Amino acid sequence: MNEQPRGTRPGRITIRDVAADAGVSVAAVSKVLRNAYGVSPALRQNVLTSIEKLGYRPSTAARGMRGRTFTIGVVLVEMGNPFLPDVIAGISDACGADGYKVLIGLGQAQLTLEESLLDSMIDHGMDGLILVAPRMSGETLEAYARQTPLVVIAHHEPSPNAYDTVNSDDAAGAQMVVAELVAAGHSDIAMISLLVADDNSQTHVSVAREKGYLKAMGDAGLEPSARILRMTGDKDLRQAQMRSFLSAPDRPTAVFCWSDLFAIELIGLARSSGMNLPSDLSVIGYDNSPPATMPLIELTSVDQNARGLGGAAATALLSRIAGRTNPQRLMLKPTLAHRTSHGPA
Amino acid sequence: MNEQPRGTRPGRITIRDVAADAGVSVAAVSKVLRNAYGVSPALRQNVLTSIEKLGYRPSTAARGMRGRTFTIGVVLVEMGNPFLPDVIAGISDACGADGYKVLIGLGQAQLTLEESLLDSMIDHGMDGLILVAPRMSGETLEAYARQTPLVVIAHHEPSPNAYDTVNSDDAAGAQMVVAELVAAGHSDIAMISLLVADDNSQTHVSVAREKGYLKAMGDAGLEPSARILRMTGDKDLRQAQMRSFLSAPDRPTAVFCWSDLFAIELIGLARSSGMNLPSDLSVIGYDNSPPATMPLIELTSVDQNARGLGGAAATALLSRIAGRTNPQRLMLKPTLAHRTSHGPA
DNA sequence: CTGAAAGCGCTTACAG
DNA sequence: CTGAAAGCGCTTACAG
Repeated sequence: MNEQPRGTRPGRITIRDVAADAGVSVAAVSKVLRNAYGVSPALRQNVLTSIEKLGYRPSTAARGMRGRTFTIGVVLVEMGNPFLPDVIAGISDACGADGYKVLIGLGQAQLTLEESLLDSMIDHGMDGLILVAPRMSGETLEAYARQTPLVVIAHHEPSPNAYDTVNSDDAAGAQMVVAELVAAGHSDIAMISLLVADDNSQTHVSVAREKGYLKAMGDAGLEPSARILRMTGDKDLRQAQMRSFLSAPDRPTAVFCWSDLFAIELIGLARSSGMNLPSDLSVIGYDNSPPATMPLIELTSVDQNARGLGGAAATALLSRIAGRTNPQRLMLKPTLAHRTSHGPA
Repeated sequence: MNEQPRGTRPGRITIRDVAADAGVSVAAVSKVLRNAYGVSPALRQNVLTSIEKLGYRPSTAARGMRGRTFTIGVVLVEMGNPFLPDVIAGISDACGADGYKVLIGLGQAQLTLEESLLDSMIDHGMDGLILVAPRMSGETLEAYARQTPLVVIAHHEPSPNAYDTVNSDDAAGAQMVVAELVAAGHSDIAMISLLVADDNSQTHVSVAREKGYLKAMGDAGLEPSARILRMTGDKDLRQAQMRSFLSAPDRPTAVFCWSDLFAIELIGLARSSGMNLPSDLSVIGYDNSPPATMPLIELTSVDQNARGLGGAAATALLSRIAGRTNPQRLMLKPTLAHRTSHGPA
């Protein structure tokens, strides 16, 4: 539907212009650009001056055809999660230091779109990819990893082959929460988790948190009262589930929510139904996201060090781009941010 | 620090492989790929079959060198704003229909990074760019617009030359809010806005909302009591400002907040200081973002139709890529989402 | 240390 | 309708 030719803009300064201006060969300019071997300081200075003077910027497309693009792609499933900005910031910081640029693709919660995005990024010649909480299968991930350096964040694949995983130690985070509540005198502690429907649910962070919760409850001798309520991603349905949970006769004295989002919702519903928090109910969340610090919320929450996750993933990816092939499974320790949403039993 | 050559992966299927498999020329394959003129249905079918069979995908980098990349770049200043996901969704939908992919860059609130991102996207050969709430000057925008098709969302540039602007009618939104509050019997209505420090503050959406507020107050004969409090972006400082606003003797009966984020914070602070809402204070926000619907918040808020903004911007960009050069200034009508955060005076 | 030449995978006039 | 050839702007062996 659009016929006007575009291609390289007419005015674009190319490596040839720089070479001509500096009175050297195109190859020499390329070497200076890449900090490659065998250029005299004089020539280098010459070229640098011309680059500056002409405002030259290499075409990523052209570079991508033979060398690298100095760009890495980050694929997000959705943008709503408040911990994503910090992950991205961590990635950007670590990449920027090496001259890499970060471009983001959004999966929009559609598996096909997510995969077509990966294809597209590979087609763009990106030097490597970081996926955050992907939903695809382990085989699909392996297949992509054979095509490009790949690192996955927030996805507990037990034994990746051709790619790396970077996770917060979600089980440890859950254990910290239970320990905190037990220390405060609670013995009836429930967990509200996420109902994950797809086939790869076992790799979801919520499952790792559930395991940590169960382990900690067992360790504290509270196994009999341990219970996990998996609630839906649909907001309206979920609020109905929460209301009935709150009004049930066997309501616990404390709740560990797999995410801040759920925890904040629960707090709102509890208060609006006349409950007094934290005296009637202690709530602890996960993510230590900005809304956790809101007045009237003041949510105690596990901080998974989102920035650290991003940084570690970027570092891993860069080393993979540099040639490493053995898979790494990185695990960062979470911490607990104490606020006033929980109290003594 | 990394020496391993990469370039095009060894296994990559190229247009040449497809041509060989289909028994036609490379040029023929290229034409089929682009739906270009002059290919017989038979040849086309042949080529399509081979493409399918070999799993061929054209290299964006190579295409970018001569034609287009079928990729558009979206630059966001930050990711925190809850209305961004819908904007992106709107863009993606509109672009996807035309076979375009969307790649996102994040400015991280640094002007230089923002501009280097634009450079990088242009270097990537992206066919066009959409900027959301950029902070750069009008001249800088014009300069970029000379290099690539450009559309700007949520930025009130009075007379763009080489690019298009797509905005919600922020003044109208503010007027709707005031009208709603006046109808409910309020006459002492303050506005809490954002303190914008940089040189291009006049183009910020908050300023357009302020103008609408002042206009509506004047129209209602409430000019004497109109007042705008511009609060800082720094969270802690802002909360202090809000507290003193709430405890001041001349506290109004209703507040219009320039964003949901501010409104929700204000509600939390008001409640935690013992006020009863909405009887003690009516609050209306702007963005109609997900948190506005939270229990205990139930914030009445202006919906700027984020998805529509994204869609309109994408459509504009596509028509620009197709050759249009006259500037467009699009303005979408907002609507008011009624909830219970405001009541009679 | 320096440069000429081939080639990356496409698209685009241009012939046939 | 079809294809051979040039060229997009780089990088990479390879000579000199």
